[in-house]
Amino acid sequence: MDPMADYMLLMDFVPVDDKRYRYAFHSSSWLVAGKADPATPGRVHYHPDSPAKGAQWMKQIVSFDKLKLTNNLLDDNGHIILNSMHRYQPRFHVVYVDPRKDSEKYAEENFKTFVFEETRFTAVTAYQNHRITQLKIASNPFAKGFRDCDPEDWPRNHRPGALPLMSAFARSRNPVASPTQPSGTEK
Amino acid sequence: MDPMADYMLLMDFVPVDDKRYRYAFHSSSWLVAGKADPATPGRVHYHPDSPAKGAQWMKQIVSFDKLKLTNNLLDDNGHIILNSMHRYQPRFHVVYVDPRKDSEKYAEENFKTFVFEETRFTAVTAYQNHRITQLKIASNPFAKGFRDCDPEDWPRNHRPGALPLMSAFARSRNPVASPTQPSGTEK
DNA sequence: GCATTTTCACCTAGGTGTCAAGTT
DNA sequence: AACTTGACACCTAGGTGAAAATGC
Repeated sequence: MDPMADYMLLMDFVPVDDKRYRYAFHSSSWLVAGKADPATPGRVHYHPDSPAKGAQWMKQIVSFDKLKLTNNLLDDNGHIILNSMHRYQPRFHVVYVDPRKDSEKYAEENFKTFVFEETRFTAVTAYQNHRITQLKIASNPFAKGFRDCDPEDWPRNHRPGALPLMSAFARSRNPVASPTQPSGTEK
Repeated sequence: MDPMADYMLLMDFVPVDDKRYRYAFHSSSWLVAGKADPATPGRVHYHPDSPAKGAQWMKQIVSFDKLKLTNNLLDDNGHIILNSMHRYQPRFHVVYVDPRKDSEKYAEENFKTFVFEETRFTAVTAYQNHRITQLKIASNPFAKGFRDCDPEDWPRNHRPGALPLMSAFARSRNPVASPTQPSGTEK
């Protein structure tokens, strides 16, 4: 980034495919369950600090912890609307705020999109995999009430706050992000 | 404001005089109690939305509810440091962000200061006037635990949230703003 | 039968005045 | 004697998963 230039940072979510899924408990895996439900164009979440200078963005870690998901098609809070039981790819966009008069003309060249495929997930209104539930209980401070053992007893790197991705997708009251591949090791 | 120009909004607090005060309970008034304690230059509080376009500032009410006061001279949180039992005048400044290269040269003409004398107050670490305490208990939602009657029973215009000034000066752990003239009708 | 919503106890985080204890 | 601090109970506000209720 140019420290002196203005940038907007934003995220959006695009469908990974045109399918609807269901979770097979016996095999602990997601199965295709038909064609995707119709969806509206999809909202965009601007990082609340936008626009800001490059220097400001680079000064510290950028967190999208104000981003919230919902399955409510009539949502009035500007949350990102997703379809439950569908797969999504989060995208991260950096937009250069062009100071030139006819900046609209250069819109195509003034942004860059970053996609991290490992962040793909299936939207849910309730966790389908019990190990995810346990992971959240062990790692999310707000779920301490459900812990029955010390979180320090968890395997390495599972300290509270060590899950920026899941935390960033904290539900706005459904749906919530659920890792796409639980890797099928659970009952 | 020019809707397209950038502005910084900030507040600071200047001593009203060079005196130290004490509260006389019997007369319910502030009395001079000597010369002011020495003080460091004094901090400035930038509105966290700064800088922003004139259009943005004018779009809605601007609230300085993140501004906090402290009497801790070693404060490390960027709070405004005040001396307890001293009188202060809050000031509001609007600074035009000059896009010209040698903007420093025009610093003197690029800001405007607003002073509302009715906002003068005496800094305290605890309320000196019992009626102020009762007013806070009746009007501040966080003090509901101390209410012993319905806040609706209070005289007109004393609904919760109807006290933007006092709320804006919510303590960061002392001191707190105390109206300078309780008008001497108590006790 | 499965998915979703609602309600709930239990948390985090932090803003209140009170009161006892400390400081000057 | 006057002022300040710290522990405290009591709030607001809102994020958790569990379980019950509801929907489809």
